[in-house]
Amino acid sequence: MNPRVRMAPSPTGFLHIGGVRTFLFNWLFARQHGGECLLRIENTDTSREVAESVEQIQASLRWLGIDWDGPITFQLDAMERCKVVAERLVEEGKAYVDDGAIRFRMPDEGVTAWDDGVRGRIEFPNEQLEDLVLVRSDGRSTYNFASPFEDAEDEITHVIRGDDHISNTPKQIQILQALDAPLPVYAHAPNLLGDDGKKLSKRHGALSIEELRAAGYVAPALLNFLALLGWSYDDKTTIMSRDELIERFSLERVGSSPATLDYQKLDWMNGVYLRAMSPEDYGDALVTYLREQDSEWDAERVRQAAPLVQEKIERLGQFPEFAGFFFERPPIPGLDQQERSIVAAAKRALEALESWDAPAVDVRLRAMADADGLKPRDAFQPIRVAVTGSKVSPGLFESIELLGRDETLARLEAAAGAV
RNA sequence: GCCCCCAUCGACUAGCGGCCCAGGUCACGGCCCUUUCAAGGCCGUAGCGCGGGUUCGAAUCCCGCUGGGGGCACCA
Repeated sequence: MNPRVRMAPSPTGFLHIGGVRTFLFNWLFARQHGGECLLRIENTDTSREVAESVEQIQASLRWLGIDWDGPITFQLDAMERCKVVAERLVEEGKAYVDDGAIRFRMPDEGVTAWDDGVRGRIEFPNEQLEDLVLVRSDGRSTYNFASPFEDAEDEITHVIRGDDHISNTPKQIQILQALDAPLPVYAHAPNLLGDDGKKLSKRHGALSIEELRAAGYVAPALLNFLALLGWSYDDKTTIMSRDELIERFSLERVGSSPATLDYQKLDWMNGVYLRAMSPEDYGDALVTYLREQDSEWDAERVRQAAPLVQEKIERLGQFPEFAGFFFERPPIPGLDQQERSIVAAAKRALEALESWDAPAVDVRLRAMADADGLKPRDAFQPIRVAVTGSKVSPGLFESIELLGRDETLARLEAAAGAV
C-alpha cells in the first residue's frame, strides 16, 4: 500500500519556516515511497482566516519545489458531512447535545496509546481527556473533529506533524475509533524553536518563506537546511540535493528534541549552493531575484557582474550593497593627502593603458605601486575605495575592467581631486 | 495546577552497552594563501544537566531530580 500524507496549513497568514519544515518531512516521505501528498487547508476557524493566505501558501510551496497531489481541499467543505456523522454519533450515544453544540463523550478510564512513528509508544490517561466539541452551536465543525474525520475520509496513512499536536492525538484516536475508522500512523516531529527557546510561530520570530526568498536564499539550500533540522542522514553528510533528500529521508531518523534555527549556518549553506551554480545559472538567478525586488538595473550588466561576486556573497540580497557601484556611481570618498596622490598616480597609469582588461590593469597598477615603493595592499586600497566606494569589493582589476575606461578614470579623478 | 514531550560542544547533530578520554557541519580562534572581502587549505577551543541504580563495562538501559518545551477552548 502506498502511503498517503497530507500537509494541513491553516490560512491564518503566510507560510513560515517552521511549518514548511513539517511539510517537507511529509513531502519527502510521500515522494520517497511513491505515495501521495495532499494539501488541505484547515479553515474551520473562519474568524482567523486571512485573505490571500491560501494563495501565498501555494506560491511559497511552489517556489520551494514542494508539490502536492490532487486538488487543494478546504476543511470547511467537509462541514456538512461532519455534522451528519456527529449526529449519528449522538444517536449511537457516543456524543451528546450540549447547549446546541455536539460534544463527544470521552472515556474516563483506561489509557489511549499509540506507537508514534518517531517517538515510540505514547500513552495518555483517559481521565485527562475532556468531552470535546465536535460541532459548534453554529453548525461548523471544530478542528479536532474535522481533522481526523478528513484523515479517515482521505485514507491518510501517516500523519506527520509537529509535536505540539501530541496532546491532540489521543482525542483524535478516540474519535476515529468511534467512527470505526482505521488509525493512521502518527509521527510527531520536534518543533522548531526561536532564539529564546520558545516555539517558533507566525507571531513569534518565524520568518515567512516570502521573507527568506526576498533576502536572497535559494530554494534548494532552504530545503537542505530545513531537512537537517530534526533529521539527519548519518554522522557526516550535510549537503544533499532535493533528490538525495527524497532518496534518503526516513521517519526513523527523525529526532525527538526541538531544534533552534541557526541563520549563520543557513547563510553558509546558501553560499555553498550559490557557489555551486554554473556562471550562467548564477547570472540568471541574480537577474530573476533583482527583478522580483523591483530593481531596474540592466540585466546584461548584472550577468557580467555575476562572476565577480559569485564567490563572495552568500545571499543574493547582498548583491546591491556589494556590487551596486557597477550601476550607480558611489559618493566621492574623503581620502587623505597620500591616498589622493596614489589615486592620481593610478589614474595617470591607467590613462595610458592600451588594452582595457583585468590582466593589463593588474600589471600596470603593480608597476605603479612598485615604482612608488608601495606594497600592493597599501597601493590598491585607496584605488579600490575611489573606484568602488568601499573597502570591501569584488576583485579590483576585474571590477575596473567591467566598469570601463571612462567611468573608472572619472571616478579616480573625482577622488583624487576631492578635498 | 494537571497531562504529555524533550535533554550530547554556543547552534544543528552522529552515537541505539565495549569501536567514544565522544565523530561531522556551522559559528568562534590561530596559521597559510592573498589587491579588500570571500573562497580554499591546515590546526585548534568547546559538549554527554545532576543524583542514584543495572552491568565486568553507560553518553547509550532503569528510577528520581532539575531544566526546557508543548497542551489542557464552541483556536488550529
